[in-house]
Amino acid sequence: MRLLLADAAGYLYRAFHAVGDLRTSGGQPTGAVFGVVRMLARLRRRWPPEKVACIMDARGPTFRHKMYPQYKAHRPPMDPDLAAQIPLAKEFIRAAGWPLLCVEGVEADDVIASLARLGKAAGMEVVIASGDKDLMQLVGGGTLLYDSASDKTYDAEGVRDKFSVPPEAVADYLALVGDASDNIRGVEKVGPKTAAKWLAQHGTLDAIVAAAETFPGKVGENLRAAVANGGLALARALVALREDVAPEGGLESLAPRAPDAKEWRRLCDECEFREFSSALETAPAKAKPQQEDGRAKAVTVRDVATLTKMLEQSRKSGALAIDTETVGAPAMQAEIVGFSFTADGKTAAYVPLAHSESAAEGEQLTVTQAVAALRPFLEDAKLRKIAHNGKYDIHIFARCGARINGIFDDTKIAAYIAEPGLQTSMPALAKRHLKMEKIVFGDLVDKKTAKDFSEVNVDAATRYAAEDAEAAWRLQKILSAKMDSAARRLYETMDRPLMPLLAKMERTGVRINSEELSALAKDMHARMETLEKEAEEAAGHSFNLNSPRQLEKVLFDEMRAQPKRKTAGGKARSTSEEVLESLAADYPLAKIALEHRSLAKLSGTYADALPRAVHPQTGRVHSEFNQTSAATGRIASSSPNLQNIPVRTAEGRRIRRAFVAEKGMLLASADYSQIELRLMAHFSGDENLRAAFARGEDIHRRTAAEVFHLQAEEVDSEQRRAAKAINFGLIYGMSAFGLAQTLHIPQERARHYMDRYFSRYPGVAEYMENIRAQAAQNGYVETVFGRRLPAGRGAGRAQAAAGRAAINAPMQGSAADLIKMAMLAADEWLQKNKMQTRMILQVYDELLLEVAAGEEAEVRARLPELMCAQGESLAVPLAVDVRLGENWDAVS
DNA sequence: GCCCACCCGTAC
DNA sequence: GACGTACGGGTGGGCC
Repeated sequence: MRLLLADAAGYLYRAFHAVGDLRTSGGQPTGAVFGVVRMLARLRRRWPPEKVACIMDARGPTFRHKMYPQYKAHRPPMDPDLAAQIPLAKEFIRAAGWPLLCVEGVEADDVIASLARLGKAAGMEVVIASGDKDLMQLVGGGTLLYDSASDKTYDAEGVRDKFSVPPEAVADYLALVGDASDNIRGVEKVGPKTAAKWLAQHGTLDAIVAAAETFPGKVGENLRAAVANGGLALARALVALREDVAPEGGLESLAPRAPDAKEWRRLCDECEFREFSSALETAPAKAKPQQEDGRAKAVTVRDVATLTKMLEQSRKSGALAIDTETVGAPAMQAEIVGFSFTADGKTAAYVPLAHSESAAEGEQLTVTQAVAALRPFLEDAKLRKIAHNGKYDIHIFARCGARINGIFDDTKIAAYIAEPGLQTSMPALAKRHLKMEKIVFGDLVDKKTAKDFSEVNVDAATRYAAEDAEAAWRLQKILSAKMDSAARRLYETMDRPLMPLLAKMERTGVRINSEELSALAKDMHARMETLEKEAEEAAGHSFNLNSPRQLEKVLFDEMRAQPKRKTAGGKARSTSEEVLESLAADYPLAKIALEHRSLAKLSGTYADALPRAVHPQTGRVHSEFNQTSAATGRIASSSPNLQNIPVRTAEGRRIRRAFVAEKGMLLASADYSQIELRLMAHFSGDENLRAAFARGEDIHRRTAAEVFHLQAEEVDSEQRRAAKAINFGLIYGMSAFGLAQTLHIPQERARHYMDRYFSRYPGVAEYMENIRAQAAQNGYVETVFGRRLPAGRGAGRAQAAAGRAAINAPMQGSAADLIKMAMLAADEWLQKNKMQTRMILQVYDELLLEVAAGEEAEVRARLPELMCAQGESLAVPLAVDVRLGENWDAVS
């Protein structure tokens, strides 16, 4: 049972400003009415209610004005064009059959709060449709806030994400922060951050007031002043919502009546709204929650005949949504326990295969039987497959001897493209688009009930797994509909076909020389022990060199070294490499710690860890490539991460040397040269930079020549190094401060360099400004392929960071797009020519291949061509270096 | 014993 | 505060 409460006053006001100046031919303004009518139509579809009310403000002063005469005093009087629309809006609401409430002496928010309380008490789901943040305090325990403008739904979690405080603390939070639009003062100098921090520490405003004496600094004084003069108490009283002003009749009076179609049409005619005249007819006459009528039936399948019969349905629908259930997380090792599917979205089957005897509650098909039945469907390229994180399922079925052919839609990837920046997990998608509260996996599998999925009883497993298949089926349609043509193109031609290729690369894996790494690790541990003894001697006692916390105390408390700066979290004095480096001359311990750190890193993260990652059956390391975890469209690697194998130091390169080719084969590395700088030249259109790339110049040398007013031949290595730092810095939106830091030069000089750079490359300066503004305006930026990347939105301290991210994102994201296209082209080429060479890793701008004997020359010639060809539409040429060798170090 | 925030460091 | 995007190891504190 759902109670829907629509803040019609808020929507009217918002629509008035958002929709623009709409008028009938007779001059009657209708923009706000239009907005409200559209809201009604959407709400009706989105949250079909059993009980509903639209709430508006009554005229005249409220109890808040009596409490505080200046309440909302800064507000200009209502625009006459808006006032003129209120009666019409009310008529529309009534014609829609929705109860309309105005209560005198209070605000709409108070009425909403009162009704929400009744709904909650009656055990209903309460959906408050409003954009007003004050109403966030009502969320939780089955009450949701839905903001139609952003199409966001806030539960308690969502409120916490937004304000960093739980709903029950929102009123306290608002009292502290104040509200300029209502003319509520709050505490001076207390903003969102401070308020959230205090509430996290003390829990409630009362507790903060009680402890007011202990708050340090100027804000502490301000707090005590606000307590003393009563301003804080007043603010708290003003933001509190009354919950005792529900109209007579309570919930019973809030049943939606049958809409008055005739009156609705008359109003539409009067307002000249053509598109809405049918809105009522298309709406379900008697609304039912979508969950109930739209849901698929879940069935357990335990015999081949039923399984085959259900699978046959996919011949009609042309598609099959599938999901596997397994034990053991890593895809390359996990064992199948069962799978679910739906071929029509109406019935979803779960096929238990390997549940434990006690959990099975009956016969189970064997994996062999079930896969034999399923295989023809998986392998039929004419049948479209749908899954959420299909790469995982590819691995599971591959190990059961079934390949998957044909188009493979992946709802995780679809969401990543259609809704960049939003969560792509199945629970999040199900909630966002299907209003389905997914069964929580952790509730099925926890230490107490079942140690893994095979111990989950089949009934519960069926409900859970069937839900996943059904959700994938429905999400596929919804997300597909959300894509515009650019997104669709990206999805269909880039990210979707890339998924099976990544699966193939993961299955291939990479060979490492474990013996060499283990021997290296042993040497490192020996050296670390020596260093630990030296550290003990230097400190006068033993301590854990691996602990920044302990090192901090020894260096800065006991040895009285001068701290250079705080850590990022502000909780401690930093012992970062940079700090230790600056102390190394005066404190031998700093030097010891530096060497120890470096060895601990190399051994812990790589030399020790990689041999453990070798797959017991294949003898190779199978990293996972995550296609949806980077905000810029990059692919990320994990378990283990093979995209951060050391390369910069000699010691590190010994790790890289252990990455080798299979016997009789070679490794080939092909990397894009300066791809992000080239993209900067493309995006900025800077003629000078573009020309430098067109001429094939050494770009850092060229930059140095421009910045230092030299001929290219006159540039020395130091100048080139500085220019390189500038070039890299630009890609990351670095400031003069940052450049000074990296080059160890005064900020003045760094600023001077940057000024010179921008005067020589004015297009670049212009681009940086444009992209920042564009991001702030739209909330996203785009790659050359039209991929939208969330960027530019950030408040306060995060704002500058958001600007830098916005500068970087188009370049990083476009580079990611280009190499993805190159991977697809390379794979197609290798397949078409039936070559034995295989792609094994992607490291952002580099592809690593394992080259079959006899194919070296072809790879050397064709691969760079094919990679460069992806940039044909750019304003600058791309360049690729390719090297072949025995191990990864040799080709890096 | 498990989980998580924090600090730090590796890659591009 | 000050350089973007990732992943992951170790510590240390909280929780069960």
